[in-house]
Amino acid sequence: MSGSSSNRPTEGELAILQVLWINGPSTVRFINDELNKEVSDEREIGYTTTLKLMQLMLDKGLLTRDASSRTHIYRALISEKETRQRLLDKFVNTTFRGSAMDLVMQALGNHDASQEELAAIKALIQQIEEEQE
Amino acid sequence: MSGSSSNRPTEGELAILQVLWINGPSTVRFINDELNKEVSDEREIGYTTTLKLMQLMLDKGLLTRDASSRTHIYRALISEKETRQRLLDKFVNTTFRGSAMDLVMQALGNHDASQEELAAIKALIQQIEEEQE
DNA sequence: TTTTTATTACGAATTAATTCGTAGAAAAGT
DNA sequence: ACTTTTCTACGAATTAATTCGTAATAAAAA
Repeated sequence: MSGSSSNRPTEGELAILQVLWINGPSTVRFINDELNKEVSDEREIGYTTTLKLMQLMLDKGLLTRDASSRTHIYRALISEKETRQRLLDKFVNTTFRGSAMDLVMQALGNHDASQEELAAIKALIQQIEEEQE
Repeated sequence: MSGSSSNRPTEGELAILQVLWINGPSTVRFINDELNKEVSDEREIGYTTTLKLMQLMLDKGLLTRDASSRTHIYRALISEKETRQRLLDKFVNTTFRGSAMDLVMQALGNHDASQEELAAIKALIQQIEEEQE
C-alpha cells in the first residue's frame, strides 16, 4: 500500500507538483531552480532536499519518472484539478465549517475580479440554476 | 515578541478557535469535549494535549484567559473572519496559483448551492460590478 | 478530616515534514 | 588522462506540531 492521506500532498509536495503542472515533465535540477526563483528573499532550498522530497513522492505514487538516462525526468501522477478539489474540500471543512458558499463569498469579497471573470461566474451560476429548475 | 507566522493558526489551533468562535469563552474541559465529539471514530485527544496547545496559543497571542478562578476561561483574540482571510490568501496562493477566481469557480462547480445562496452571490457580483463601472 | 477528583504547569516523547551531508558513479571539461 | 561538475541514493539531523506523563495543588465528595 502507498499513498498519503487520500493523496493529499503536503505543502512542499504541492510546490513541486505546481512546477510539474505548469512546465510538464522535468528534471530535479529544473524544479529546484524554479522553487528557488519564486521568492528570492527566502532561504535557498538545497538540491538534495528537492531530490529527496521527489523520491518520497515517487514512493507515495504522486510522481513517476523516466530513469532511462542518468538524469531522470519526473512527471506528476495526479492532476491539478483533482488535487485542488481534495485540498479545497478539506479547507472548506476546517476553515469555513463546511460551507463552500461562505468561502465563495469571502473570496469574492476581497478580490479584484475582472469583467470577464464576473461574467464567467454569472454564467456558471446560470447553469447551476438551470440544472436545478 | 510573539505571534506565529503573521497569526496564521495551525490546524490544531484552528480546531480550538472554531470551538471558541462558535461557543464563546470556554474552559479547557469544554473545548476538549467538543473536539472529541466531532468525529468519534478518530483517536481521542487527551485533556492535557488540549491544555498544552491552548497554553501555547496564549503565549502566541491567539488567546487570552480569565484566570481569576481556578478553572480558567479562555477567549479567542483573533476573529474568525480575519483568520479565514489569512488562511484563504495563503490557500489561494499555494493551491490556485493566486487566482481567487479559479477557486470560486471550482467551489461553485462541485457544490449544492441553494437558491438563496446563488441569489446572494449574484447580489454580491452585482455590487462589485457597480463599484467598478 | 480524609479521600477522590479536577485543574494547571511543564518537561519531554512522539510524529510528520523538511533539510542536508556524504558517498559513489557518470558526464563534461581541460 | 585526469580533474571538475553533476547526478542519484540514502541515512540521518533538524524543525514544527502534537501528544502525553507527572507533580503540585485546589476543590469536591465521602
